[in-house]
Amino acid sequence: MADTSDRGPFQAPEGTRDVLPPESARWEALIATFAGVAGRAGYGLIQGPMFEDLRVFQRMGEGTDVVRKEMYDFFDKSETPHHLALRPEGTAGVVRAFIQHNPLVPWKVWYASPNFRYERPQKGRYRQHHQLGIEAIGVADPDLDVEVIGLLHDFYAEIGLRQVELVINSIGTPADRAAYIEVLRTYLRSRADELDPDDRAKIDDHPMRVLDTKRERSIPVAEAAPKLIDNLSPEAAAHFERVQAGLTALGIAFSIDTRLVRGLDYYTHTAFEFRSGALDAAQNTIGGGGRYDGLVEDLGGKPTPGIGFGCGIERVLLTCDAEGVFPAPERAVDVVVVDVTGGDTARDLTFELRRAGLRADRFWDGRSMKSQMKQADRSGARFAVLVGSDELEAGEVTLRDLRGEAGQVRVARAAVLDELRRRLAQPA
RNA sequence: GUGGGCGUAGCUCAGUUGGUUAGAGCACCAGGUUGUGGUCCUGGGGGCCGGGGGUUCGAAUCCCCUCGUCCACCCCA
Repeated sequence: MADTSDRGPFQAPEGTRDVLPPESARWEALIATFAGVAGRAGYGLIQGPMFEDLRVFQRMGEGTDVVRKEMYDFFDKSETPHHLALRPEGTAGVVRAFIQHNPLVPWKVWYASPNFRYERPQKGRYRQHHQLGIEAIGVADPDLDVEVIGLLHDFYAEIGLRQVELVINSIGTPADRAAYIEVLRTYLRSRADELDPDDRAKIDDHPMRVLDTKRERSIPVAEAAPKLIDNLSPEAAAHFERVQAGLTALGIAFSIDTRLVRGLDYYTHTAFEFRSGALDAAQNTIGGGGRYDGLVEDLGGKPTPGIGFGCGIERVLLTCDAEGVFPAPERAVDVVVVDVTGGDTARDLTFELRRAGLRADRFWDGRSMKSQMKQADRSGARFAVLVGSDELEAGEVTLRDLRGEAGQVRVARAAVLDELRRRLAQPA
């Protein structure tokens, strides 16, 4: 067991980081924006456990790296220990909750929560990363696919991102998918010696992953592979047509990429991904999802369709930086109380103002007026209420405008709230 | 898991061919006569030079190990 004494002070574990003020104000704003988009569409917040029975996540696909080598799994301390794992993605736990509580459908929820994957961190990729997401369970209607994709699209638009591209594909019904995998596997085996060895190794477990390979050598083979989209059942083809028509009707541009298969095994029908042109290609996916009509059943529920997406907060904020949009909002109080008479007024007046709905702060440790004024300036507050011995004796305070040209005036202590309200109602 | 770059103050970084008590800017604190910020001046606090071991009279500097970090591969948000 490694001792911390050889590492100096404790620090956040590898691949994790602290999000502190003022940066965290940006997180608050981003989540609030997302909550607004989802809430206006009738989605409610779901707060679930950050860990689940390992088997909940194994349904994502035994062949995926997320399950095979990136899971933070552990045993708890019970007499018959439970094999648990930290949530590596959002969908499986939501589906588990759906099955457990059996809510009325359509069940539409959103979340903002951390995911955990044991992998080497790099740009835009963390061991603890955070996703915004929605899941809509119980409806097979392709117009729901359009809604879900449209909400993510509108979210990106609302935060100001411009260089966002939507790519879609259809993976068909579970039966289409199963049949296609056999066709694909046969094809890939016939050209196995032309594939990069890393891709060749996927033929047995995970043949669809060869399609979106980035390895030069394999790309011609992947491009020439039989396309699932050409072999869809009439039902799946109609579904996909309806989705495309819906996106077009809403004015949402998209392209079809027949090699788009998402990382997790449970997707059926519509798969989609939003990519940013402002990020390097290595990590340019800023959100993605798809339909998972077999997953509820896989997890022990009744056959129930579902669709959702996940959108990485860290990566979206990187994209915002790259595009120069969505700055951290200013976080300043309206008024600060500068008290050099011992602190009674600072203590009492800040609470009086806060209870009246104003944003108010004060300073500590009986600092000098000069020091408190410096802090007042730094705080960004628009007004300062000054209390010295003169004001205290007269039952007044000095109200000073820190930003405009208005200067300062003496007002009765009892009138300061009304006076502040009056002035705050006017633009700075 | 593999490969490469980088670790000096809260932040950004200097630190000569190894040579005294390790520096700057910004930030922070206190003063600049006795009640007022944003400019200026003066002063101040703050560093296991990532950690351990080695070479040397002497190591921030050279060597080894280790930890961390960043980036790439893999994979993904």
